[in-house]
Amino acid sequence: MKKPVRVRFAPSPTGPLHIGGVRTALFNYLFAKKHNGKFILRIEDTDQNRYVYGAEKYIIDALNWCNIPFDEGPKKNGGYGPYRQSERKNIYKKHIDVLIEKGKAYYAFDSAEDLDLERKKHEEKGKTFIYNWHNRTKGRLVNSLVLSKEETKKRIESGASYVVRFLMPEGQIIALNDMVRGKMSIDSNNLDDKILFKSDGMPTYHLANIVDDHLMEISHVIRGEEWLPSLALHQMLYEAFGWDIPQFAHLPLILKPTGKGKLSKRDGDKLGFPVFPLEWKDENTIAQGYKESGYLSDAVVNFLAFLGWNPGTEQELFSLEELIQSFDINQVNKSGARFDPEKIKWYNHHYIQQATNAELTEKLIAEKSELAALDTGYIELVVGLIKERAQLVPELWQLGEYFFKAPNSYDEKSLKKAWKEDTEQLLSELVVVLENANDQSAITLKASVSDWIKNKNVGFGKVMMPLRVALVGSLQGVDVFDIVFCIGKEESIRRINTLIHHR
RNA sequence: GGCCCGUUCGUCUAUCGGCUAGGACGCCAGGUUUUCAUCCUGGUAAGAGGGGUUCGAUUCCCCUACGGGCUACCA
Repeated sequence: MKKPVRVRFAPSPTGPLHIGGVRTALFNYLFAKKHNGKFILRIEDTDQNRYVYGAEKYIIDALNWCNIPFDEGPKKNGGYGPYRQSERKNIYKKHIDVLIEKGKAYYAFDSAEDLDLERKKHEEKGKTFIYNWHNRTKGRLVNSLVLSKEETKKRIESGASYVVRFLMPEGQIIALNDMVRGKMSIDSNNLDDKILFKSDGMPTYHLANIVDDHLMEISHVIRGEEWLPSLALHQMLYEAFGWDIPQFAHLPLILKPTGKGKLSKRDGDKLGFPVFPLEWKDENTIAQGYKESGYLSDAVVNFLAFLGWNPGTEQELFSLEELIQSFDINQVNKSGARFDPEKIKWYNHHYIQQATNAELTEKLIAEKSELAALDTGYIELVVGLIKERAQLVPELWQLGEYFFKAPNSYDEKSLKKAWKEDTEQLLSELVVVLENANDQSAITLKASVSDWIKNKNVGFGKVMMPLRVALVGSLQGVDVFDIVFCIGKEESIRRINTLIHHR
């Protein structure tokens, strides 16, 4: 009987959730849903210094926007709570005591300054300071391994500052397994006696993580590759406690579009694309969000799913439901993936075409408050005409401005191309034609004008190009007769006359 | 520096020893739209280098190079 699938996404509330974090959450979600399991959100707030107010709410909002809600988490108890590590302090204390009792961990009294100094000295000699078997009992370091039981007890009772370190075994080859990378092995001699319990009474990530994953019965740990170096330690911890080890999968990192290193917050500012799902504001920064920039969550999710994974077929467009069906952790790539802002735009263009005019109009109005005063039905009509040329939601407005107001200037190049000697005469006649035209639809309008042009025996362009410039201000935009139909004959004629007078 | 992971078109990737190396984004060209964009068609472009193993290596092994991560009383 296989254990039920339970996975967790465990971010630290140190700021807005990065797009890479969203990808990790997404893969956890897909894996959980694929296997009828539970997706758990755990807030890892063991570092009080880095705690940022509002970050937890942001994380939850971001997950909800992406349509990947968690099954258990803060305010959503599934019987494994609390889901904030700061509320589980007593649990960690109990477990660290067990480890000390078992002789798997020990007290250390070295100050942070002493250790820094030690590190510096080693560095000067071109060596690396590692707190482990080769120096923990060699005299320079002060811990319960070298101190007598009584002395240790006395120090602790007198209120001396201490941490608890893991007693990393010496000379062991640790065999590791990862669902995406396969088998690996690590020599324990290279590992250090990691601090598990800090002097402020809080556990470090390593302890809290293992204890919680065990207690919450996490079956699969799916996390970023930055945790791969900690895998050996974590496995040793499970063994020290005598617990079953979950399955691990380390996801490849998301890299900068160009240059070196992993994608960071700054890249977005520099290259002009968001690196956060939602906008984030605090006293000194404002970070762009995908939502506010006009991306649809389906597009973001589809794009993110393909960063480090693919189904092995040639299909690239996937709904969330299809992603769940097709997702396979064994198909996850090993190497880091560069973030491509162009491709996510392409996805967005696709999903804009899929969305209904009403949905798009709603999003547009949400971002552009001045549109709320206008007739929604008219905006929907315009959105329907304009959407095939929009990559981002706000472009629905920018590319269709001429549906709402007359051009206030004319593009010189367009004017030069469109305006010929007989243009003024033709436009004057066109005004008359339009006055009498059948404006039941764009098609009837077109028929009326086409007939006149044919009878006149002039080129279509001679009329259509200046007409377009009059309506739009440049040689751009949707079908001319769609524009005439939408803004109406009267407004069209007004714009034509404005252009004639402008000349 | 040490430890670990990785390496196919510019980018995301397919290939699980038989390859004329496939798709997508981007780019270029043509067509449609008497505009622009969309759309359609076509094109461009790749298995880091060197050794093995094998009848045969992009695929397996080793070395080198390069890239990435970690190396905190941060996660």
